[in-house]
Amino acid sequence: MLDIQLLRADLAQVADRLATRGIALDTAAFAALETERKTLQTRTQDLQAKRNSLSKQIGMLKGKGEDASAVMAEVAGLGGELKANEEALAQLQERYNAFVAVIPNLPHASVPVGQDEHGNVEVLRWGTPRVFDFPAKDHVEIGEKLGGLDFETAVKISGARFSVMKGGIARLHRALAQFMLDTHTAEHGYTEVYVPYLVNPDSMFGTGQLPKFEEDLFQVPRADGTKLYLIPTAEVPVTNIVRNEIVDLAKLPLKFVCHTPCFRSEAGSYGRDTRGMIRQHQFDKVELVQIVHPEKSWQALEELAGHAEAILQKLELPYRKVALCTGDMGFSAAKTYDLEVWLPAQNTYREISSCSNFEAFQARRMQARFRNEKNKPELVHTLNGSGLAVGRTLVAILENYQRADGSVAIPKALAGYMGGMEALELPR
RNA sequence: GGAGAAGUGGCCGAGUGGUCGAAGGCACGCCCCUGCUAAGGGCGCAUCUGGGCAAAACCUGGAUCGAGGGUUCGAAUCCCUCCUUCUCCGCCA
Repeated sequence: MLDIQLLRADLAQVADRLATRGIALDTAAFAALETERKTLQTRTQDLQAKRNSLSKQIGMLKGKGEDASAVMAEVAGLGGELKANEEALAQLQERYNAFVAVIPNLPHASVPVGQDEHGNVEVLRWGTPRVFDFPAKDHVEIGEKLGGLDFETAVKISGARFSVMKGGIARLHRALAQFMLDTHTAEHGYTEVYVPYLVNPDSMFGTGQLPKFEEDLFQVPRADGTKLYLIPTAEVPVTNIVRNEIVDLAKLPLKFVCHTPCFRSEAGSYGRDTRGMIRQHQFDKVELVQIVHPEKSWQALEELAGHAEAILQKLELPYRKVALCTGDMGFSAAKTYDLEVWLPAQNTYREISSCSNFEAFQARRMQARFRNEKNKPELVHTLNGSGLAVGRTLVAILENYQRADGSVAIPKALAGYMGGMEALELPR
């Protein structure tokens, strides 16, 4: 959520910056809401003040054993008008909140301006895509020949956009998650956490998935009429650890790493990436989350992206780092770097990690604060990034490490996680 | 699932209809005293938010005692619903 004071004080500038995201802020509507709010709120609070002081008088008179009936008659006359004003104000607040809740974050000054993914700016490339002396196959063909990827069975069990893994590929998938967790905890200073995969609406609001993106989420209705949501990313439960909390200054930064499945309905993506494991309803991801002092968040973003990059480098997977442009960034982000891994079969780089600084946008929705140097509560800054998406990392390894005979070499960094196995071999 | 108890500031904890946004303690901050390792004294110290006001200082309001409703001129206090925690019983990986 944006700072309401900023909207009131500098509406035109906010609108300009949102325009770079392709968002047309209805400034007239906001100004109208604001005017209405001002008069209603002032009127209501005046009435409340009057009622409060008269009621206090009644208390004093009764305390002294004197007659209070005259004052009581006076305050009784306020009732109807006060109630009407309070109700009108509550309704207005609801409209006001609904208006503000769907305004995305403002892009940081360093974010390239652009309309869509074509405006993204490559920051760096690492590694050299391998040149194959045989026709490179895609991960679906590789995995099926190895007997380890089975999409038909997944369709039978659940439907499209699910996968079944077996044998060495299932183990490689598990090994990747373990490897990532171990690296981030041992080398990058993150604390491993385990969290719920079903969360309540307040948590989804806190990180910005609600109210605007409900159609992207899987819902679990409950008998009492409430519902839970399957997490689309560990960002949601992990960041919400600090919702409604005031963290000690000395505890910052909080750095969490968490391996979870992620569930996305992928509404509106029919026909995109239908083949293979690239776009699934369920996939595993190791997520990095940082809760930091506001003055440290931009440095933290660079570090966090570096932590994700370290995984790709250890696995020796060529990748590039891209700064998303204003038009391509997610709702809550002030700035986002995508890491894109080289996929030989697609002959292109594909997103494998997304690292963002949300500044106080999520913290304000969550009321996540710390006690600052003056001992006053102040909003924290939140960041997160994939470190990495496990399924897509598996795809990258299958494709980049494939050999002419259909087997797949195991990256050296994973040796300790694969029981000494050096390659996934074809079944005889 | 059944029975009972409870949720108050950063923490502990008092407060069953009226000068209560809330005693007291701990922690924290500033100051004083003392020179000797530990204490004594004073002051301050919840959050969000409106208006005067464009901003600072300042002034003046409103809301908040788990959440939401209700009763009342007035609710931390009474009533209802929900949530959470604890104890006992049942069930269970």
